[in-house]
Amino acid sequence: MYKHQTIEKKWQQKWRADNLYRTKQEANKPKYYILDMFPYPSGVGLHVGHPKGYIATDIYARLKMMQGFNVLHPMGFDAFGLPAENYAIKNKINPKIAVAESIQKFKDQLEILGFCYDWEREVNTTDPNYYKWTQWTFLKMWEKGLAYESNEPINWCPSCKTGLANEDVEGGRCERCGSKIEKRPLRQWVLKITDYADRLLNDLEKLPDWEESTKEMQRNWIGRSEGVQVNFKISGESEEIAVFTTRVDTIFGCTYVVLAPEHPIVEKLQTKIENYSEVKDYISDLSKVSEEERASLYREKTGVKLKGIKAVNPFNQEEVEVFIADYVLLSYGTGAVMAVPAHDERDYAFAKKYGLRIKAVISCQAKIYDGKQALEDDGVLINSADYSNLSSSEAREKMAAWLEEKKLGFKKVNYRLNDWVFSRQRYWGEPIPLVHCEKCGVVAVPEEELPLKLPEVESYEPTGTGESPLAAITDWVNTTCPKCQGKAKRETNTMPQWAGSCWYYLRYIDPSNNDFLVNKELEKYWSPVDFYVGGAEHATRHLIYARFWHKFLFDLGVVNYEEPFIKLKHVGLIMGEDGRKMSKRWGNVINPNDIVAEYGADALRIYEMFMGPFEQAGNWNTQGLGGARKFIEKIVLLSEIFSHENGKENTKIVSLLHKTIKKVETDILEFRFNTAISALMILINEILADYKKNKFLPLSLDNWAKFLQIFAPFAPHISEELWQNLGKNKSIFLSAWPQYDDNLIRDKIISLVVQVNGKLRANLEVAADISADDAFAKAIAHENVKKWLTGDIVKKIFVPGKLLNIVVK
RNA sequence: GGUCCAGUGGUGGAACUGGUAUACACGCAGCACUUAAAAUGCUGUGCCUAACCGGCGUGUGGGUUCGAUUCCCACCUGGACCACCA
Repeated sequence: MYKHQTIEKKWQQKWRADNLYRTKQEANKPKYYILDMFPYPSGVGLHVGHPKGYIATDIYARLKMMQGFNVLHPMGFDAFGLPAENYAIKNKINPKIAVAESIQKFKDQLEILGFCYDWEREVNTTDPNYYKWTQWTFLKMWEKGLAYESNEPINWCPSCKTGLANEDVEGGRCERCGSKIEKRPLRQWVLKITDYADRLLNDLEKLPDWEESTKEMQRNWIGRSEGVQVNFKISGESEEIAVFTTRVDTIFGCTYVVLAPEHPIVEKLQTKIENYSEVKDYISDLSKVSEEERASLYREKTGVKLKGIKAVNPFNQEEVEVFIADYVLLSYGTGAVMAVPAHDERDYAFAKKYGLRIKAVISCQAKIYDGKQALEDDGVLINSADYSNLSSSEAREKMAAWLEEKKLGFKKVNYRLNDWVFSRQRYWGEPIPLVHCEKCGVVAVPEEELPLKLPEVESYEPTGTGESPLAAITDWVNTTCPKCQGKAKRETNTMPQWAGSCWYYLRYIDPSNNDFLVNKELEKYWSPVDFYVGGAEHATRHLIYARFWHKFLFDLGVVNYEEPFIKLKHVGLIMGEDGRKMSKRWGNVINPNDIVAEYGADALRIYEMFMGPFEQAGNWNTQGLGGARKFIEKIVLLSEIFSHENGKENTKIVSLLHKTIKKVETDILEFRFNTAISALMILINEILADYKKNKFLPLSLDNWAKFLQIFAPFAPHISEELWQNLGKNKSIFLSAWPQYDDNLIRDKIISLVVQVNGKLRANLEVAADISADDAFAKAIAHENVKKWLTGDIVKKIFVPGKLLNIVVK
C-alpha cells in the first residue's frame, strides 16, 4: 500500500528537475542562512549517525522556506587533510581521484535521504579556485605579521609523520590515528592566534544563542590567567630565568626554582652545571616517556637539581636552588616556575620528596601552613618583609608595581592557548604560497599567481624526515624570487586540514567568484550564518579557528560582521545498538542505505528525530523504526479515506489541529523535534479514534491539507505525494505554512483540577473563565471533595483556568 | 583538581514560567482474526494491596511553599570538556 521506494525516488527526481531547492534571493523576503558542518569524505561512506544533524537542518530549512524566507542551505566537502590522504595511500590511489569517488558516494547517500540542499553551491576545499582564497588569506596574515616561522619543538605524530597543532592532540595522542605524540624541534609556520585571544574570549559574550557549555569549553581552551612575570637572576651569570606566576604574593616563600627539562637555558649553562651528564641522562630518559604518561596525576614527580646553579629571588636577594622537573611544562607560561611548597600542592609534593625547605608566608583566617599539606588559599602575608600584613590581593598589586618600577618583571596575561602550528609535512593540503630566496629571505608568491596549485607527484606518502613530499619535486621547488628574480626555493609544507574549513561558509554565498574571496554586496546580504549545526567535537578546534579567521577577515574589511555564526547547536551522537560508538571495529555500523531500502527515508528521518532530545546522544534501535513506519502508514491510510469520503468537522479535532500547528512550529524552531513528532502522533491518533467511533472524518479536506503541510518538513516525500494526490499542482514546499487561529486554540471548556491539601481529589469540567467562587461552590459539591473536607477551611488557592486547592486543618 | 551538564516505568523519553508526574513511542502481557504464524486491531502495563478505597512514588537527605521532577542547601552516582596551567 505504501511503496516508499517508488514514491521517494519519484519526488527526488522531480524536485531536482524543477530546481526546487535553488537558492532564491527575492525582494521583500527576509533571508535565513542555515548551515551544516560539512563532512570530510573518507571513502567508507556514511553511517546512520551522520545524517542526524542534516535531517534537523533540513526540517528547519523547509519550515523557513514555507514561512517565506529566502533560505540558503548548502552543502560541501572538506576534502583536504589526513582522512582523505590516508585513505588514498592505503588503497594506492591518487588522493584527487579517491576524493572525487568519496564525494560521489557521499552525495548519493545524502540524495536518497531527500535533503533540500542547493547543490549548485557545492564547495570543495581542494578545488584550486577555492584554495586560491585560503592561500590569499594566509598571505594577508603573513603581511600583517600574523604568520611567522618558528623552530620551537612541536607535537610530532610518528605515524602520520607530520607536526601537529595542540588542538590535534588528545591526551598525548594523535587525534587522527591514536599514536603517541613526540616533541620534535621542527621548522614550521605558526599563526599568531594568541593576538586574538582576548577578542575570541570576550566576544563569546556577544553570542547568547550559543550553548553555554560550548562557550565554557572555549573559555577553558583559551585559558586566560592574569599574573606577573618575574625575572630571577642566575648568580654570577648574565642569564635570567623568567617565571610566570599568578601568586606573586607568595614569592617570599619561594625556596627553589623549577625549569621544564627542555628549557633552552639548560643547554646554555651546560659548562656551569656540575652534574650535566646526570641532567642529560634525566632528559633523555624523560623523552622516552610519552606526554600522556608524564601528565598522569598518579605519576610521582621527578626532577634533578642543577648543581652549581643558583637563582636570586629579586624581592629578598635570597639564593635558591634550581631544578629541572617533569611537572613543569615548556609549552605553558615561560616554561619555568618559582616553587612555593608551603602554598602550592605540586611544589609541596616535590619538596617533600626531595627534602627541600618549606617556608610559610600566608596565613588564612587563623589557619596557617601546618606542615601536612599546602595552604593554597588567599590570606594575609607573613614573613614577607615590608609586605607582611597585606592581603594577598593587595600584595599582588604592590609587588607587581614594584617589579615594573625596578624593571625586574611585569604584569602579564598568560593564555593556555598556543599559537597555531599551521604547517604539515604532508602532501594533501594547500601549498603555502611563500618562496625562500637566498637574498631576499621569505617572499610572498604574487597575488596574481594564485592559486599556487598543488603539483602532481609520484609518491604522496609522507617522508618522515620533517620535509613534505613536495620537497622531492625539484622542478616545482626550484623557482625564481618574485622580488629579485634570483634563485629561490618554494615552501614545501602544506596547510592543515582546518585551514579550508575556516571560511567555507563565505564561499557558499558566492561560490564561483574568482575575482575575490566573496562579493561584498552578497556577503552583506547573506552573512552572518544564522544557524550552525554540527558535532560538539569541534567546539575547541574548528570553531575557534574559524572565529579567528573570520575576525581577521573582518579586520581586513572582507566581511561586515565580527562573529561568523550567530546561533549554534551541537548534535548528539547516535551510538550503536550495543551502546558503543559506531565503528567497523565493533561491527555495529548501520548503513542508512539499508534502512532506506527497508523502511524508507521518511521513516528514517522521523525515527532519528523522535529518538530523544537533539543534543543528546542515544543508542540506535532498529525496532523503533517500526513505530515511525507505522505512523506514516496511518497517515497514508487516512489520506486514502479522505480521497473518497467527506469530512464533518469536529471542533475538538479542529482545535487540536491548530494547537498542533502551533506546537510543531515552535518545536522545530527550538530544535525539539521529538515533541513535535509526538504532537503529530497524538493528532493522528485522535483523528483515527474519532473516525472509528463516529464513522466519518472529523476534518475538512482543507484542514487535512494543513496537516500534510506541517508534517512535510519531517517526511518530505510522502507528504508531497499525498499533497499532490489532493490535486495540488505545485510542490507542498512552495505552499505557505498554515496559520493557526488563537481563537480555536483557546479551550472554552476546561478540566479544572481540584485539590485538597495539595492532593488531587477531583477533575471538574467547567467553563474556562469560571470565577473562584463558582469553582469553589462546584468543588465542595463534589462527592470525593466533600469526603476530604474534614476540618476548617484555612485557605483557598485558585489558579484561573487551571486549579483550585482547598487547604483544611 | 577545575568548569559545566544530567539522574523520571522494563527501555527511549514527556511535563510550558512552581500547579493532574510517567504524554508519545518501543517492549511486554492478554484477547480477537488465523489450522498456525506473521501482519493488523482491541485491552492492559510505576510500586504496595486479592480488589476497591487508599497509600507510596521523579538518585539520597533536608529546606522554602497551599502545592516541588521544577527553586535553595548538602550528599551520592554518571557524563562532557579542560587539567602537574604555575
